[in-house]
Amino acid sequence: MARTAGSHSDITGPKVRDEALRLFAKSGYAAVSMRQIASAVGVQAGALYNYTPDKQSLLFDLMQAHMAELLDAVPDPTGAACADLEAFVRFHIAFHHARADAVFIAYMELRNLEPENFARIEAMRRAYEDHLQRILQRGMGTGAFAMDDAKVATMAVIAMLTGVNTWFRPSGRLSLEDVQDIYWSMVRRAVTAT
Amino acid sequence: MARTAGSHSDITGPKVRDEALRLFAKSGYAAVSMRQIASAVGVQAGALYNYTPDKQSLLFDLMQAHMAELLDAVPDPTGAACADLEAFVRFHIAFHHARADAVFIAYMELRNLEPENFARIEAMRRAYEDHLQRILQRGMGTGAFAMDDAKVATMAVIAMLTGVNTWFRPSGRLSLEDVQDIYWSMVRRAVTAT
DNA sequence: GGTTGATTTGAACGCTCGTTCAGTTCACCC
DNA sequence: GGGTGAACTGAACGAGCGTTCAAATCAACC
Repeated sequence: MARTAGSHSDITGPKVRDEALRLFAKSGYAAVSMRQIASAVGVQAGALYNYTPDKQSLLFDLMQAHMAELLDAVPDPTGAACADLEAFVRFHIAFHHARADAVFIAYMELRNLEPENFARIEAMRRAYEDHLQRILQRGMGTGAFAMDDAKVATMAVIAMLTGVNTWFRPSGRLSLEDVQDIYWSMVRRAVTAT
Repeated sequence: MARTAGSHSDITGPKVRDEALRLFAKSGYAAVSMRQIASAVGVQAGALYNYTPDKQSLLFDLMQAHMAELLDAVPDPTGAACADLEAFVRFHIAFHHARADAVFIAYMELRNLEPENFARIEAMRRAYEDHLQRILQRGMGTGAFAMDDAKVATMAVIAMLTGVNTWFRPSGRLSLEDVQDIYWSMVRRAVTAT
C-alpha cells in the first residue's frame, strides 16, 4: 500500500536525508554512524532502513539529488557570451553558498562511492563543467574572450568560484552580492581579451 | 638509548608515515584502519605504536610536516610585485602537484583534528595566505595591480591554483609548465589594472 | 472499536575498530 | 657468544560498527 497522508514517514523521510546531509558534511561519511543519524532524527537505527536500503545508498542519493538540482538550476545560455558568463558566475556563487553542505559532500565523499555510483556523479559534474566551457568557447569564437585554453580556464574558474565556500560567511565584512561583484570582476578580466 | 645505525626503525619510521599518507589520501582518515597501515608497511598493528602515540597524532604530524615544508619552500618576495606574483603562482602549482597526497589530506581531514591541532594547522595555512596577500597589497600600492579586495583576491587565486590538482595529470595533453604558463596568464590578467 | 498494514523498537548478529602488553625476536656490543 | 635493549608479534580488550528481524506500536478505515 502506498503511503497515507499523515503517516509517520511524511516527516521522517526528509528528516533522515536532512540530518544525514548535515552530519556527513560536518564529520565525514565514514565517521558518521547510522546510530548517530538515527539519534539526530529521533528514532532507533533500525528505522532508518525504511528510508534507505543501506548507508552507501543514502550517501549516493544525497549526492545525486544535489547534482541533479545543480544541473536543473544552472541558467540557460542566451548566446551573449559575456552576459552568460556573468550569469554563470553569480549563479554558481549563490547556489553553492545556499547548499554548502551538499557541495562539500559532493566532492569530498566521492571516494566513498562504489565505482558505478562514482561514475554517475562524475558524469553529472562533467556536464556542469561543459556548460561553462561552452560559454567560454562561444566567447572565444566571437572574440569577446581570449584564453590560452578553454578547458583549463573552465577548471580554473570553477575552482575559484567554489572556493568562496571555504571562507565566505554572511556575517562578515562583505555581502554575498559584494562577493559576486568581486569575483565577476576577476573572472571577466581573466578571460577577456586585453 | 638512542637509535642505532642500521636498526629496524631507520627504515620503518618513514615508511609508516609514507604509507599512512598514501592511504589517508586514497580512502580518508576515518576509513583507514591502523591494521591497513601496518599491513602496507609490512608489520603488525601493534608495531605502529613505536612510531606514533595514536592514530590522531599520525594524521596531525603528516599535516604539520606538510604545512611546515610549504612555508619553508615558498619563495621570498623580492619586492617587485609582478615578478613575485609570477613566482608564487609557478611555485604553488609545482609544489602542490609534487605533494598531491599531502595537499589533499591537509585540507580534507581538517575536521578530523582535535580543536587545538586544528588551530595549529589553520594558523599555518593563514600564514601562507598572508604571503600571497602581501604580494598583492604591495602591487596595489605601486599601481601594478588593481583589485576590489586584496583578501578576496588572495582566496580566489589560491583556490584557483590549488584546483589544478583535481584535474592535471602529467600524462595528459599539457605539461606542468604549460599549465603554469596558462594559470599565470589568467592570474596576471585578473589582478592587473586595465 | 476491531482490523489492517505501515512504522518503529530493542535486541541481537558477526565483524572490525584503536589500543595494550606480555612474550619473542632481532641487531648490535663487549 | 652471552648480554642488552629496541623492535615486533600475536592475542586480547571493550567498544562501536552496519544490518536484520520478530515483536510492539501506531494511525487510519469500516
